[in-house]
Amino acid sequence: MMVSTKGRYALTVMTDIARNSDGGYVSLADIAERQKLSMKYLESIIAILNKGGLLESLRGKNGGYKLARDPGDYNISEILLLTEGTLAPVNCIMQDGVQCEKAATCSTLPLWAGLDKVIENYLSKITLEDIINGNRRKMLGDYCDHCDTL
Amino acid sequence: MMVSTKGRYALTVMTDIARNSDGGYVSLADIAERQKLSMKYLESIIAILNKGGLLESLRGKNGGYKLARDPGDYNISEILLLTEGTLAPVNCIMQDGVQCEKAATCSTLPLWAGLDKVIENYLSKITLEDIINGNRRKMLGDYCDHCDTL
DNA sequence: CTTATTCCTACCTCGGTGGTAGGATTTGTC
DNA sequence: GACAAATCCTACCACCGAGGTAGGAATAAG
Repeated sequence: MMVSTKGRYALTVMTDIARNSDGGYVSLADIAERQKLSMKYLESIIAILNKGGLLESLRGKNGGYKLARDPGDYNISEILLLTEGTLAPVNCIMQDGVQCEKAATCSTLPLWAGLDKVIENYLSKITLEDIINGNRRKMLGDYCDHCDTL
Repeated sequence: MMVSTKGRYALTVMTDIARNSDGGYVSLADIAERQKLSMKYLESIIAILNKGGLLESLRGKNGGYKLARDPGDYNISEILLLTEGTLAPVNCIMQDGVQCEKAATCSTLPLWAGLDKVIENYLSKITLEDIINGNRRKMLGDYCDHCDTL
C-alpha cells in the first residue's frame, strides 16, 4: 500500500474543510463527526497539514481550520507528499539523493523510475477542486482515448 | 511503499533467469550469488513464482528453474500481482469485490480508482523482455509528448 | 550412494501503522 | 473574571506485515 490512512484522511479533511468552510473556520470536532473518524487521530494528521502551511488555524472558541489557498491551487501530490513523506512506489527510488548501491547495474531501476513518474504525473495534475467538483473524467481519464490504449 | 522487496526480488529473479537460462535450468544458488541476495529469502519468493506457474522447476542435481514462457509474454503487472497480492495504492480499493462501506458517498474514491488504473495501465504494458532489453523509452515514457504534458 | 538441488514448515525481530490519553494553552462570550 | 470551546503538545501502546533465518525432507543425476 502506497498511501496509508494518514494520507487518505488528510485528503478527506482537506475536502471537508473546502466544502464546509465558507470563509470561516471549521472545527476538528465537526470534521470528525461528519466523516465518522476518530477526532484524536484526525488531530495528529491535521497538525501536519497545519505546520506544512496547507491550512490556517485559529485557537479558542469558534476556532478551527480553513484552507490557506483556493482549492484549485492545491494539487493532490503535495498533500499526500506532506503527510506520507514520500510517494515512491518502491524503496529503491528514495528521493533525498540517496541511491541504491546497485543502481548503476540494476536493470529494473528504469521500470521503478517510470512508475514513479507516472504516479507523480497523475497526482500533480489533479487539484482539490477537481475532487470537490467530482471531476470524474479527469480523475478516471475516460476522455483520453490515446492514454487508455497506450 | 506499494511494492516490497518480495515483488522487486521476484522481478530481479525473473530477469536473471531470462538472461542466464539459455533453454536450461538455472539454480537458486547461482541467482542468489549473481544478485547478491539471500538464497533462503529468494527461495521463498521463487516458490510463489513457481506455484503461480510463471516458472518451471526441476529438482535434484543440475536442477533449477526456467521461464514457463517467452520473456515477451510476461507483463510486469502479473509478476508483481502474484507476489504482492495486490497493486492497489490504497486499502479502500481492494479488488475482491469488497468495497469500503462509505464508497457510495466518498468523494475521494474516484481519485484512488484513477490512480489504480494509471498504475495498472503502466505495468501491464511493459514486458519482461522490455526490461531485459533496457527499453528505456517505453519504461520512462520520454517518447510520448502528449502523456508528458498531460 | 553421494551430491546437488528443490521443497516444506516453522520461527524470529523490528519498525511502522493506526490509533489513544491527558493535559496545557488560547480565545470568544456572558 | 469565569467559563466554555477550541487548538496545541507530549507521551504511550498494540498489532501486524516486512524481511528475513533455520533445518531438514524429498528428488534426481552421475
